[in-house]
Amino acid sequence: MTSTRDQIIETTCNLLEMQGYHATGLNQIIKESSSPKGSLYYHFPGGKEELAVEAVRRVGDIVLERIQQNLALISGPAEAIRSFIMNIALNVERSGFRTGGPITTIALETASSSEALREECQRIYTAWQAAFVEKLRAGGISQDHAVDMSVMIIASIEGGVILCRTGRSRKPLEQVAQAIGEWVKHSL
Amino acid sequence: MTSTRDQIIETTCNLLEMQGYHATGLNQIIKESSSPKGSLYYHFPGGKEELAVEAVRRVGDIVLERIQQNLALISGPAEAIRSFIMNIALNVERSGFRTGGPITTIALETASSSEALREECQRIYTAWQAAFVEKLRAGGISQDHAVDMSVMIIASIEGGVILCRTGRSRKPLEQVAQAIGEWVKHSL
DNA sequence: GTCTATACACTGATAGAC
DNA sequence: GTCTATCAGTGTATAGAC
Repeated sequence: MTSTRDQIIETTCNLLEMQGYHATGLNQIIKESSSPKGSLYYHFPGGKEELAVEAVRRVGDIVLERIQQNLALISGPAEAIRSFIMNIALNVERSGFRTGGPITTIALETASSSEALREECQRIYTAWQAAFVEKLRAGGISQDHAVDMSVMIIASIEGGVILCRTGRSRKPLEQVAQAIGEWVKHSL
Repeated sequence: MTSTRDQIIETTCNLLEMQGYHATGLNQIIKESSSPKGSLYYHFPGGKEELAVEAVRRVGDIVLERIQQNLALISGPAEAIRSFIMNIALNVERSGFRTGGPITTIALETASSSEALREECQRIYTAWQAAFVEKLRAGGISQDHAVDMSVMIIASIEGGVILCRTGRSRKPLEQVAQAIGEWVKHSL
């Protein structure tokens, strides 16, 4: 069944987000997902790298949906994006600063060591960017301007997550949320 | 002599920036620094973690000086910061997208697994922030506002580096430089 | 498809000669 | 202070029974 496969992927998603790629061992994955090692290599013949690509793809798609749903809750782009970033801050805090930025660590770790993982991370960042572009365009911003702004938005969120986890505080992301909110509002 | 110790630290700085903490092994460090393992444990009895703390401290201090020097080159805060970020973009590209964000990967990897490394990274982020605050204050911005803005600046740079290395392009950091520059200018 | 046992390289770390 | 040899543990990956 796909259930075993799914459980391995889900466990991998969580461990990769908390620990990163190189700190997460296959032994830990099979232990926490209660799956024997034989099954892992049956479902993912490419081993750790193939499994990680699959995990990154899954968590990336889930987060994309979450972005779209959150941005749809509030009509104005500025307030919608500000509110979305505030939510991230709360979630990072709630996890005890152990999660947040589900693909950030993997992106950095594997950017120059695994082409497959780098490409998958790049694909996801592009998809996330498109979701912000769509929201900004709906607010009347031009395509080119919306693309530039979305890069800035994603960069400041990713960096904000790093500062929150390092400083054990939700404040950096709250400051980012406020700054981005006002900046987008002023650009409308 | 401190020469051996220094060479080990310098090599560790470079490897940590390119590969991260868990992907960098002590064997690689002693090999590339031409230092035997015995010397490593003589100079760093605390092993890998103590060595990494020392390396993070060193690269953090060097980058702090570079920030201060760069910001001093141009009198206006907006243009000075914009120019500084553009320089980072060029350096990331010049390295073949293998370096940039010297402590970013370590900060993420060790935020919830090594208190010593997390505290050192946090100390450095605070020092970098103070450098930007000073520059913004010199431009007439209030203390509170300058602190908030500096968090935003550092977050967007850190995130921008991630997007550049993942996408193998200097463009994200150029977009961040442009956006931050205009944003600071408008805040003056 | 599932599971166990195992191969083999490599990790961080240590002991002790020099 | 410097260097080599080596430890115990763990990493990814594989073979083969069921």
